[in-house]
Amino acid sequence: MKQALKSELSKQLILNEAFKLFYEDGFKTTSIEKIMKATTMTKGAFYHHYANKKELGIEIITQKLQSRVQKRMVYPLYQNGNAYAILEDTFLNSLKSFTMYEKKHGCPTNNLINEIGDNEKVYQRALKNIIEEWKRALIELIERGKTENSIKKEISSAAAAIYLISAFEGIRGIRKLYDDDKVMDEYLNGLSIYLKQIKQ
Amino acid sequence: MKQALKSELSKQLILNEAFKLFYEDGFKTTSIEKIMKATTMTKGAFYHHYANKKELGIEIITQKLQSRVQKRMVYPLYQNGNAYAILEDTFLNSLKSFTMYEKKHGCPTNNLINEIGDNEKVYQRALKNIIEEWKRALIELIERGKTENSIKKEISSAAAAIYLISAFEGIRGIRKLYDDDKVMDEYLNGLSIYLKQIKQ
DNA sequence: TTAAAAACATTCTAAGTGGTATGTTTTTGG
DNA sequence: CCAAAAACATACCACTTAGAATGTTTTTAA
Repeated sequence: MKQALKSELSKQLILNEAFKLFYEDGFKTTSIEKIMKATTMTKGAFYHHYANKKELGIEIITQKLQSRVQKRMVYPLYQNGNAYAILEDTFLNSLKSFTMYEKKHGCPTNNLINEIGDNEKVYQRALKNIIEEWKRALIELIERGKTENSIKKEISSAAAAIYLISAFEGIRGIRKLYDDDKVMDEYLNGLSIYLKQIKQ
Repeated sequence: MKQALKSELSKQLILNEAFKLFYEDGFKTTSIEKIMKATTMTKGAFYHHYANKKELGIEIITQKLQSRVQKRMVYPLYQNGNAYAILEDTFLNSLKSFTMYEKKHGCPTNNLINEIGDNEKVYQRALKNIIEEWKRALIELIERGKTENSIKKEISSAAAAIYLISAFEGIRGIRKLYDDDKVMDEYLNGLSIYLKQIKQ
C-alpha cells in the first residue's frame, strides 16, 4: 500500500477508536494504551503519528466533534426555505434522531466542555470554535428570518441563538441521568413554546 | 477533643477539600492522595473514614452538590409572593451573583453529570435526585403561579421547568469557554424572552 | 488505672500512566 | 537492486494510582 495512504488510514483508525472511547469513558481516563488496543496496534505506532495525548485531543475536537456538530446542527441551517421552519426542524428533528446509544452518553462536545478544566486553554479554544460556528449559523438564520418576516424583529438574534444552544446542550447532559425519554419530551415541549415566542 | 466530634471534623475537612479539588480539577483525575495532602492528613486517615473513593463521591454529591443547588435554586422558590416574580428573580439573580471563580469553573453538578459515564449508575442516581428535587420545586411554583394568575395556564409546568433547568446548566458549561460575560448576558436576554412568554 | 476501641500514620503493593529509546519491517525514490 | 526513510513493534522508565496491612497514638468507658 502507498505509504501516505497507509499512514492516513492508521491515523483515521486511531481517531475513530479514540473518539469512541473518549465518548464512552471520558477523555482524561482513557489511556493511550486502551485506544491502541482497540486499534490492534501498539503504543509505538501512536507516538509515531502523534507527539502526545494533547495533540490527539485537539484533532478529536477539530476533526470529530466539530464535524458532528456541523453535520447535525450547523449545515442544516444553511438550507433555503422558511427560516423559522428550518430552525424548528433542525432542533426538533436532531433530538428525535438520536439513537439510544447517543442518548445514554450525551453530547460528546458537551461532555468534554464540562470535563475539561479551566487550566486547559488549548482544548477550550478548540471547543469554543465549535460553539461559535454554531452560534454564527444560528444568528445568520434568525437574521434571515427577520428580513423574511418569519421571525420577530424585536428579539436579539444572539440571545436567541445562545439560549437555544444552552438548552440543547443542557438537556443532553440531563437526559443521561434518566432511563426514558420523558425528560427529553418535556424539553421538546418547552423548546416549542420558546420557538413560538420568537415566531413572527 | 471528643471522639465523635473529632471524627466529624475530619470528615468535613476531607469533604471540603475533596469538593474543591473535584470542582477545579475534575472527579476522576483527582486522587485520594491529592485530597489528603490538602487536608494535611494521610491516606490512612482517608481509608479509616471512607471505604473507598466511590463512597466519598456519593457523599460529595448528596452533601455538597445537592445543598449548593438547594440553597441557590430550590429553597428560594418556596418563598411567598408573586410566583412569576420569584421565578424571574431566582434565575436572573443566581447567575448574576456568581463569582469569577464560579464562572470559570462552571456548575460542579453539571460538570460531574457530564464527566460521569453511563456505567456509573450509583453516581447518576444521586445526581438525578438533585435535578428531580429542583424540577419538583419549579413545577410547584409554576403551578402556584397558574392558580394565582401570574403564569399562563396553557403551558406545561414540567416542560417549562425542564427547559429552564436545561438552559441554565447548558450556559454554565458554555460560559467556561469564554473570557467575558457577553455570552452569559445573551443567555440572560434569551431567558427573559422565554420567561415573558410564560407570564400571564 | 487500664484495656479496648477509635483515630489516625507509615509502609507497601500491584496495576496502570504517559512517554522514550531502540529495535524491525515495509515502502519509496533513484 | 539498494539505501534511506517511513511505519510500525518491543521493551523499558519514572511516576502515579487505589487500596491493604500494619503500625502508633489518642480517646473512652469501666
